Amino acid sequence: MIDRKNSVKLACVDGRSACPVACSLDLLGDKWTLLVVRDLLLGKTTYSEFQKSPEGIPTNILAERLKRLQAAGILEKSRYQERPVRYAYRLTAKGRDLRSVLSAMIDWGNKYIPGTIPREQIEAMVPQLPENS
Amino acid sequence: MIDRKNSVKLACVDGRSACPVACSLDLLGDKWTLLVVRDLLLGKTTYSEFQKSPEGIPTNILAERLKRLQAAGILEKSRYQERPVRYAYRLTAKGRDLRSVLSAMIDWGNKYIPGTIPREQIEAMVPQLPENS
DNA sequence: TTAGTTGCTTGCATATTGCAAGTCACTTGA
DNA sequence: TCAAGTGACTTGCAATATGCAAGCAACTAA
Repeated sequence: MIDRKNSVKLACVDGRSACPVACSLDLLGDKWTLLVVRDLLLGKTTYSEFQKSPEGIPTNILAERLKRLQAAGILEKSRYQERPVRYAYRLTAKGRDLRSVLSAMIDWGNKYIPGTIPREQIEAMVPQLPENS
Repeated sequence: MIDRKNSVKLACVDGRSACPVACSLDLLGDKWTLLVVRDLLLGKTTYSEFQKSPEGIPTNILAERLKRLQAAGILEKSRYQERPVRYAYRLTAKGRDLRSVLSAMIDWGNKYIPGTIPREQIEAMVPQLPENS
């Protein structure tokens, strides 16, 4: 007996379809996940820095998102200090490559949502983003 | 008596902050909205066509999203036929400009989510997308 | 010794999703 | 003419996710 479901779509583990947009949204499609990625791209690395962002992410959601992003290989968690223990979160290459998505959102937001802070001002805050890599 | 709240941030009506990413996510940050935009970019125009997409969007959510996107000026609704009434949804310039966001997601998905259908195959389905405008 | 910081977890109310079914105005086929 | 669709939704309700407040453990600094 052949399992049709498995033979028809193996793509995008547990995704809704094999569409790269749908699969990306399965992971990133909510109000908070990409904001965490944004903060990481801006050079923030600690839990408390993410909390301090102006959007005010609830702490339970932040904790859950960090776990999910780590499980998805988008970021890595490391202790950067024992006594007292302190953790740093950093993007992997997979996470850094989301920059193009965020970049497109910045341009779209700047063009169509009045009052959003312009890309140049954002780039001025970034450690070493401007270069294309 | 001065209202500090209003004087400090007028940006991004009702948004969580003035960040273009946060403001974009206020509108687009969920699992379904960008899939509807994707379908529109692929040339789909009717309610039932959106429903037929492989992700299987629930009808109540589809109806709600279409209203929100229309209210946000991302798409326009028009009757293309009286008796029986039939509606067509089409992207505005604002909506079409989301192509760059979707495009970045396609590239990211293709690169990091195995089994997602490749951009060339998607472009082959599109009416007149390939050109840069 | 007391207060403060970091990185969380827990509880609970509210909001959003997802599924199924129903509705209304038609059209099409028998 | 009458039953069975079809397109575009709406409604009800259970399941899941979000948002807020509080709590907590392990430290540090005063």
